[in-house]
Amino acid sequence: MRDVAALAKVSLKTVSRVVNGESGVSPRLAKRVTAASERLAYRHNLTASTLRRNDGRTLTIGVVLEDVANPFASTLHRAIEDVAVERRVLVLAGSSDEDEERERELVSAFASRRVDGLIIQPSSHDHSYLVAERRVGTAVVFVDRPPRSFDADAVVTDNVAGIRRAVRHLIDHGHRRIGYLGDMHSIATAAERHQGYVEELSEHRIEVDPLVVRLDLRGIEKAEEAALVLLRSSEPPTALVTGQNLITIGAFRALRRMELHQKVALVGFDDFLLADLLQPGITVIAQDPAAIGRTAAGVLFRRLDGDLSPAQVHTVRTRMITRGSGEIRP
Amino acid sequence: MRDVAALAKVSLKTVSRVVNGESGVSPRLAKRVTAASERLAYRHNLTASTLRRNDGRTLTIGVVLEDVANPFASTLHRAIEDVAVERRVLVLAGSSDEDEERERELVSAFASRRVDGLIIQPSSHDHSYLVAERRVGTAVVFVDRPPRSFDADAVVTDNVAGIRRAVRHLIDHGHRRIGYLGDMHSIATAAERHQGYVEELSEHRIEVDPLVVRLDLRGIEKAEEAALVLLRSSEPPTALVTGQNLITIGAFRALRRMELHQKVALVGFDDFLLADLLQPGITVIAQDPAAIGRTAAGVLFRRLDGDLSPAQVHTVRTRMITRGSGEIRP
DNA sequence: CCATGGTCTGACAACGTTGTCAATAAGACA
DNA sequence: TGTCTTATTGACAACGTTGTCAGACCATGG
Repeated sequence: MRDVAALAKVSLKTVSRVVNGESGVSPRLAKRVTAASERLAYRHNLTASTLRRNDGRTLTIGVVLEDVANPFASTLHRAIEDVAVERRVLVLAGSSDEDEERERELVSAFASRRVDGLIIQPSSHDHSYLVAERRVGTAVVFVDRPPRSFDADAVVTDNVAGIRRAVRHLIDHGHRRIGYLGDMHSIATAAERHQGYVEELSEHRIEVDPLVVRLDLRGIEKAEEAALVLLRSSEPPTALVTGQNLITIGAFRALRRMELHQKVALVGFDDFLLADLLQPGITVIAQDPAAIGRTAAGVLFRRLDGDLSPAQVHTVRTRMITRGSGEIRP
Repeated sequence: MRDVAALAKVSLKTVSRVVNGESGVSPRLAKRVTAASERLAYRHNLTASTLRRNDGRTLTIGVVLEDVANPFASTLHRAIEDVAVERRVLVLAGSSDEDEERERELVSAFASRRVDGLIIQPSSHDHSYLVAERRVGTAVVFVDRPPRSFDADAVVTDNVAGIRRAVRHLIDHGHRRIGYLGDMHSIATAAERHQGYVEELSEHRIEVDPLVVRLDLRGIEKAEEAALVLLRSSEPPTALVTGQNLITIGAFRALRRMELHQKVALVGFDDFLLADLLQPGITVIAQDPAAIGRTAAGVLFRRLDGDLSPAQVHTVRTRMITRGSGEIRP
């Protein structure tokens, strides 16, 4: 910037004004300055600018995801980016791998770089460590799961309603013995989904039989094994509800292995690529990660714009996509 | 930092020394400083630190991907992150959507924030605009596709060898009339893959019949239509090679629609989730985006560590995964 | 006792910007 | 013509850090 000022024969401050598009610079000088900065290939240093500015905004936000490569997370990421782009804000992203410590390390690394806001898909069970961040003006929004021991905005899927919808759909198709395969119960969303299953059955006065419920399943293999156990039991379910992506795939594999995929109904929570190309197509309760991301980014920027209203939990609806597997009758 | 110094009754510089773990501070003072910074919840400001430091490193790199939500790109992203994490480097990621201008905007936004390095999955056809970045010491590595009009490291898949392998596999299974469905020919990788198809056929003295080749296909629908045209022609191919993910899916849909999925062979380039669950499972030439990302990040950091050797194109091998669709005989 | 060398410590400037405020020039008005 | 505005412009300090260098202190050895 000093070089540009020298070349254009103006003061530093004038260059600064031109670079920031401030008014009150004569067109003649402005032209000289732009010419000079072009000639020197001058690049504005946003970090130095942020340091000096009063608002201290870095035009950068940090996003902590479970894994940036996971389809749900990366769709979220993209949606956040799309909102951020309009404000010339860039996104720092990191993967926590469901590890509390890693989550805190990422937040700390983001904080060192003075991000304006944080969007967190939480792994940890205690978010009180974030009070320090918020005190210095960093906005915080949670996605996918609500925070614990910390009051902040959150954008989550309506898990209970989604699973209830799935169960109702199966009941409407004549099923009474409906199995449930769920993820780690320690994960808030997994617990909610299981709860939805219990609630809907109860409402229809169908007893919840623990023999057809398997929880704490992690990954395709575990789910496949668990499904096989259920299907081979003396009183197998006529339909399965699965609480997560990989579990759905595992369950489907089990059905295929036992040649039951055209006989036992299956409704999965969370859509996945190619679910429509399997035989039968998999009926799912689709979440809307893009909507979650958009909403979260929207809330974040509203906070940064000074919105001081009480923190709120925003719920994003699910959508049932019928493709065949959920419409099989007993 | 000033407050910490005041509370610990030491100078600014001593606090700086403790924060940076520099040697030469008596344990007594160091303890006082850590206690003070803890009490005040002090957070080191990395941007200010970068500004002052001699090396000017921000411990941040920028990654331009086609779309952070695309599975190939997000796997790449994750692999880069994993390498960066070990150096306490954070990753800024952005989506170019194959738009040259957007790519340049992202690079410019990264440059304003003084990233130490850039990893670019290129969309544009002229990368000479990057000379300015490199002059100020920013390392640049390309992934997936090589740069144009700019000399820099690149990490790419061995497209030609991969497709040749696919074609050879089909020939080995008795096919002579092999169709090809490819992506936009303007994309370097797509052109290479098509070239691989031509080369391998020529080597086996099989004439390339333009009637069974369709290029410039974008997306599942277009691919499906194109495949239908080929399959309905008077002399349909007995096998198909597809040059990209979505095209493979489109082709499979077409085969299914015509009930030919157990009769016409299919080998796709690029693996995709669930390819194993379709019937038949889809034989693919799998790329290794994680290896590409790891390699690219490795090269980038080596450059940042001062490696001045000539720029190089690193090739990452493909792997054929046989699942059934490619082993159908005519 | 003094010179020597090593270990700690802090004062100060500087990194690349922008906020503040004062100075200058140019036009408007009586 | 002189005074008052208004529009431009620049000097300077400051943002939160770290590099440089000099000073204070202590123990050692002659």
